[in-house]
Amino acid sequence: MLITGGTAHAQDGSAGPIMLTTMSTSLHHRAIEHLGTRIVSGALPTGHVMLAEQLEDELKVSRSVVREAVRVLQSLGLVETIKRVGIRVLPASRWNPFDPLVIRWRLAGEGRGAQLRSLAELRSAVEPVAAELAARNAPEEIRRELLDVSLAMRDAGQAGNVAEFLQLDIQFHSLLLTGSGNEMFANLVGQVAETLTGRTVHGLMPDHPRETALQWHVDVAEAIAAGDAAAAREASSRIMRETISEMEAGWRDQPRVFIPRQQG
Amino acid sequence: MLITGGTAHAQDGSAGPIMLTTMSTSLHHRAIEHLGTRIVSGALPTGHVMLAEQLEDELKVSRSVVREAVRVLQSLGLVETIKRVGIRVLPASRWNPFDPLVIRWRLAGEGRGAQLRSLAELRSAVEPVAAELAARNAPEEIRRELLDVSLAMRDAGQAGNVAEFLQLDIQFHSLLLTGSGNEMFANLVGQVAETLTGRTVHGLMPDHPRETALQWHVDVAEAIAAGDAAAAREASSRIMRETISEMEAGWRDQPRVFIPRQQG
DNA sequence: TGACACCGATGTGTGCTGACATCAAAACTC
DNA sequence: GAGTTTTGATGTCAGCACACATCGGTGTCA
Repeated sequence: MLITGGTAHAQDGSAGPIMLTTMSTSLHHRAIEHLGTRIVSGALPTGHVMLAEQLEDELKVSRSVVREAVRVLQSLGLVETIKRVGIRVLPASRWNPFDPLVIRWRLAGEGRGAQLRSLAELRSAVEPVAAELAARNAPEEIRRELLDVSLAMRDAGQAGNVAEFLQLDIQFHSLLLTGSGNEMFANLVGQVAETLTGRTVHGLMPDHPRETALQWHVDVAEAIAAGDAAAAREASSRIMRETISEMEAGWRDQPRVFIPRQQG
Repeated sequence: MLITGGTAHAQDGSAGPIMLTTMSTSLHHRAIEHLGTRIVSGALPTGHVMLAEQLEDELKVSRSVVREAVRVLQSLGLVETIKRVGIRVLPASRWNPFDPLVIRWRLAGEGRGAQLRSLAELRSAVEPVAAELAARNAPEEIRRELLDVSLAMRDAGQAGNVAEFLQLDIQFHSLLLTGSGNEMFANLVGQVAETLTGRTVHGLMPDHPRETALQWHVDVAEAIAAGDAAAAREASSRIMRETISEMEAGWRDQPRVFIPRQQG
């Protein structure tokens, strides 16, 4: 495809030479974002085949950028490249559901409900165990901080200060996960924060959290401070049960899939 | 920076305990593998800076290959690229601990013990919840299959048939996770299989699994078949407790880290 | 004389392009 | 229908232009 001489880096748009750059992210990231969101949203359905050249044209970027973006999407399980065929969109069962990018894209689109359910269920599984581990292993400083935050949460909750409560809630659960000393648990902090903010933003959160729920957070912190693993687990379980039942309405209509994760 | 010297492309020639591989022999994959293993193993320490040109030379590949590989490693949180500086190795707290590649590399090297502990703890958190969900939601076919497999496990266990037991064990837990209808749980199948084989290969598995443990698997399957979520959870919890206590010795000396997840 | 600010040189990632290699699907020949 | 050739896509390579962070030199001011 000879492209005639003109400026190769034609930054379309009328305005002249400047204005590019600092457009937030690199071309590479923008390409990943563009393709990722369209695949996860379903705009590019499973089995859809694209050509690298077509993507260059569509995204107005060069081969390098397209190729590097496709490589990353490939490592996320979103696409595969086949010689003589092109770049094929893979079924959702091949996506890596733990990748932050994939989670973000799903939360931004159709799959939001199902994604929130998955995260909430994962949280409900992990947090009680994290509380147990924290009670056994967490350093003194984290135990103390957990106590402080839980008490502050109670105050903010009783005062109906939603914004501060959310911030403390996130901090509490982050400390809990970090304090477990399990790096996989600790890495869920971001996703947990996402579900908590999601709950608040979507009005699933009562203005005044139930008094008992507030006390449970204090119970968790006190049990961890005291090194009582069983109590920490039990109190955390109660929080999780409450949380799930609060949010359940948001995804009741979402279908579940029972397809084994394919390949590796 | 003396590096290499020896075999640059040293593909573990020894008996690879893990079966995947298939060695796609793509230059791109080899570059990822080469750098990934060396970073995760600690051969390239945190903060170490490499130059793209140096990597081309070291791996004997062109710019494109190096750049695409670095992009992928960047998306895994293993490295960052800085203009005018080079490609810098990031601390382990930035790695994505859920990525299959990272997990595989850690299992293959120093971090094996810590990785197995993380996976086992994650499993112990997830499986009881998965059992609960399966009891509520799994399709009839999976419930039936779970029952069949659990009975076959009991037979193989009593007969001391280790190889067959392992295979059935993996199948059982895969069915359980898949049957939960939670895509994140289902995606842990591969990692669970890894821990199970690891346990067997490293002799942490008794030749004749305890009779009670075998029965617990049947209990889980029967509870799921009957739709009894609480019983399924309880029986699964028992299995997890037993499993953890069996394997615990393998990682008792591994240090825990309490660093909050970084980046975003 | 010394400390600080400015500014250009330098080096390295980022992005673009043309060319060739490779390989598998599709078309073709026998 | 089986084997062979053609075709068309990704895979790989090499060179260039550009953006920009860092470094070091130079000038100014105290």
